[in-house]
Amino acid sequence: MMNHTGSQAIKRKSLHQELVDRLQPLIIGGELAPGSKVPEKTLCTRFGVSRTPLREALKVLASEGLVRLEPNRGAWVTQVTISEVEEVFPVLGALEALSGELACKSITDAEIAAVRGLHEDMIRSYEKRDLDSYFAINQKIHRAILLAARNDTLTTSCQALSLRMQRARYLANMSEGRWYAAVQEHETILKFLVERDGSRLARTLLDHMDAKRASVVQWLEDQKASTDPA
Amino acid sequence: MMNHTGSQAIKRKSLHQELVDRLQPLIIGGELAPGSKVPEKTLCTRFGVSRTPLREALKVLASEGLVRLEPNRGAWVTQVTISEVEEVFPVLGALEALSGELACKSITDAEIAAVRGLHEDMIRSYEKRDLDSYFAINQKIHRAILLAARNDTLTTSCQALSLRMQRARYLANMSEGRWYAAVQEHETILKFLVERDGSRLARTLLDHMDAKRASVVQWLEDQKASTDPA
DNA sequence: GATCATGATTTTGAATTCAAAATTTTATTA
DNA sequence: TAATAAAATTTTGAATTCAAAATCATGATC
Repeated sequence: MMNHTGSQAIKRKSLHQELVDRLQPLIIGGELAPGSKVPEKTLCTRFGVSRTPLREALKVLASEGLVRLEPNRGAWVTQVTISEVEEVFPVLGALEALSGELACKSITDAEIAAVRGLHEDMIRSYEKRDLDSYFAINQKIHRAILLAARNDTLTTSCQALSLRMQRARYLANMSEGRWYAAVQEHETILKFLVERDGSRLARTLLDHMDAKRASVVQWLEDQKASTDPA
Repeated sequence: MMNHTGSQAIKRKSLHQELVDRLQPLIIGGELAPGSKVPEKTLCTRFGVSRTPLREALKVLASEGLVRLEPNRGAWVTQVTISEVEEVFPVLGALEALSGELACKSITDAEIAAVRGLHEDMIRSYEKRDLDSYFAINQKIHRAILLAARNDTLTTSCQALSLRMQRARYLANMSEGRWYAAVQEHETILKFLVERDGSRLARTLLDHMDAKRASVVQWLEDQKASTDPA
């Protein structure tokens, strides 16, 4: 009998899983606007599926916190609120800190080299003030460290929370000062990773997350102040 | 217009959510045996629902890691494997440590008194060697600290992972020595909580989780050794 | 003109249906 | 008898259907 557990195996994804994967970027990217209603009918037409698998996907997205289900009123794209940000970042910080800790124990030289490469790319994006590219590479770096931790549970938990925050980070225009500081923090992250200094890397990632939290909260508050009284 | 966000609000749960809540204990309690197939038809009859909401519930349970969906082959109750335990406990440890840290900042005297009450009940269960009751109260203590942390995201993440491990903990018969040690650890946990010493409480919870991990792994290895060659 | 009631329409939740895939049973052959 | 092939049955995935709930539109009332 053939072994289908290897990476070669063709994975027929079920329709609902496919939909989860397709809807996530729509929500993250803001095409499905925060606070808006999930247009069930439109999405069914768009993806050429019936309501059954779409609704299954929405249940999963709800358990991930990307949508909220209101009984008899449908699904709504969740808002990124200040209180949510204040909640999620500390958790994300603890998890990223752990990922740094574990990564230092098992990361290979090749993987460190890859992170260094990404880091250099990110610096170039920073110098060009290309925020989109900067964010994308930033994500890749965090993910690379996460994968080096060799803990699927950690990866899944982190990714789920990270997704929820990515919307905010995409929207949030970093201040010049914060952006510079973030780049400096990443220099430190790379340094400790190269030295395989788990506890210092953990500490740095924790602080990094807390700074991100503060920055996103600041942005949301400014946002609120400028739209609220208008 | 009436405000329905208060605790008085009658929450009509949707059928699929009701099913998630009903199926979880069946899986945790082992009524749906690890590794066995989820009997879709039987459960539909038992709960008097059609396959649609049941299948929606299974998708959610799959995203929580309690069941695994095999395309065209149905849903299977996941096994608690050694490698999974080795993965989940460190993550749970980091999260519980954070919960301890945060709880110390905002826990009230009344809440501390409640934890003390639970702690004393747990000691009595220990003295009677009533494992079921001990586990139940143990869970309540960890949950009380979690709730005192005032972070819903943390609560949700912790609960999800904790659920996956509860099966193992229910099955795992603690050794007398480990049980005594666990009780001692809980004395320390209570002490630091009373003192509101966040960082020491965090450290203790982390160690506590690591000891639990080791104990559960030990039990699973013994289990494997005794059934494997048979 | 604003508020409320009434009926039409749409949307939602969940049961049912149906085709495709997997499994089991029966039949066939070496 | 054991191994294989073919047919029957069951199970699964997803579309469709249908009743209940919510929303919208219309008209009546003050």
